[in-house]
Amino acid sequence: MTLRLQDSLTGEQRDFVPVTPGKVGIYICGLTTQAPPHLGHVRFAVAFDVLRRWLTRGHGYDVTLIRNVTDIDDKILAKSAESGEPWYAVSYRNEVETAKALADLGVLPPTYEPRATGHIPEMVALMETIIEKGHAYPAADGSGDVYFDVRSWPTYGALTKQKIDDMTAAEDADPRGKRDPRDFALWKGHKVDEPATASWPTPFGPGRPGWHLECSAMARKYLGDTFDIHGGGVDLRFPHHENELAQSTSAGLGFANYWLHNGWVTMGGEKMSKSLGNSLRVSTVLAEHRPVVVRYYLTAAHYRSMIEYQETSLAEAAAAVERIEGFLHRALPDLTTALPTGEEELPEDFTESLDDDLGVSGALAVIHETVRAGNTALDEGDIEDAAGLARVVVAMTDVLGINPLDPVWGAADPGNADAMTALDALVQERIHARTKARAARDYATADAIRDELTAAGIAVEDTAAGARWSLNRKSEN
RNA sequence: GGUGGAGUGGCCGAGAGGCGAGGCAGCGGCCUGCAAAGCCGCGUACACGGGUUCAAAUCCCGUCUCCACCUCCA
Repeated sequence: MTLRLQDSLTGEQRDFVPVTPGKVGIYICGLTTQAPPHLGHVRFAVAFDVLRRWLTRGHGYDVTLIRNVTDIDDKILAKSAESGEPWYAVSYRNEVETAKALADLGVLPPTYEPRATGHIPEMVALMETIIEKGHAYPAADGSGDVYFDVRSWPTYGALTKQKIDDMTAAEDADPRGKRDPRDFALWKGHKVDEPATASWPTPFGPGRPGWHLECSAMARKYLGDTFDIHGGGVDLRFPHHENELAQSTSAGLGFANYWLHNGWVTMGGEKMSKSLGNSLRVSTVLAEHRPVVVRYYLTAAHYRSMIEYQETSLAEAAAAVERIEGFLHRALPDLTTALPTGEEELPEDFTESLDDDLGVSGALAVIHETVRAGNTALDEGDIEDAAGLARVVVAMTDVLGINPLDPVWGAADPGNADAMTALDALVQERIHARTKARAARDYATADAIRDELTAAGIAVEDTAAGARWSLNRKSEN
């Protein structure tokens, strides 16, 4: 079976063939650390986490994933100037919060997370090559800016299928020193009102990186001149990815073989964004919803589709997660956590869906169908069959990063486990009393005990094997 | 103006010529002391107007609406 991916550059779905057999190099554009992340910001990480897991677990590839941090840019400097806090403090604070949000959502850490400011020499070297080849030039006005000469590069616009003459030049683009208003900055010369800490020496004068150069330089450093997959949000296609492509290919590099772009999260049909005032900060959402539920919500739609956020969205995701989780607890009653062993055989429909440009919706359908089959097996008392199906469900959900029994969600936290043990002792005492009352047909007492537990947030269910209890997560909505 | 994407049942969300993905909500049933959970059953949906075809949500032509990008953007 072959993985097929939708390549934005060719506009076609193509069989995935890695540069080096058995290995995959992926570069994804991470966040500019100018603000704490909202729900929309973390979607790319979840989308490419699924890709990475499928390449690793489904196809056995050795994946190198590079996710950059753009830790300096105009906005970061603007915020710094506004608050008086050093720019690097603003940047680092947001970087830490972003990293925490992604870890909370079960996004596997990248192989490396390089920062733009740590790669100035690599950027300078790349710039020199582009200038030598005649596709970039230091600004004529002595500002210290270095611009890419879009007219000199015949394929400029290839990624977004645009012609230079059809493009609107940026209104705020400072035309000084540019040969064409659409030329973009590889390097921005130091300005007197900018802090000295935001300036690095170069042969063209002191300054700081333009927005696009760092990705070309860092992808090359960690993945090589030609690598497999470059990913990011669709809104990065232009200008960011278009410019990266121009920089790298004009320098003689092969750059990325496949370009993948994820859709955004919408609210009321519009892209979630802070400026529109329709954004939800990840930390806020996670304060009210379990991480696995948020992860499920962000994972469930195809990566190229928009995901509409509604008030009920997370409650629906919670219901779906609880359905899967409930089955796993019933079928694997001795386990509080479970990870795949690697021995599980994934259903063909599941692998076929994911091989078709990461069809997570089809994969989820297989998961739910397997859960139903497992529940039926339980109803019929076929414990072994149910446990086997549960193992397959664990393996499938793990591929998507939504395994409810994954210890990453904190179930294995020792303090939490101790608390659960203590709670279990207390609840079992009440359940025992209720069982006695039921045996005596004293249903008034039995129901009173159940009501009391329900009021405390504990759900009690009678099963063939006796009463079970669980924390009542229905309160989440 | 240029480029790209989308409109599917009460809701979310797949599919891309022929058997109604899946989930959530709802209704009926089984199970239960009653519940809960689970299982079974229940839907004739594809923006609109034409056309092609034995057959169209899917292909073609036209129309409408929405969203995004065009050098700050996941």
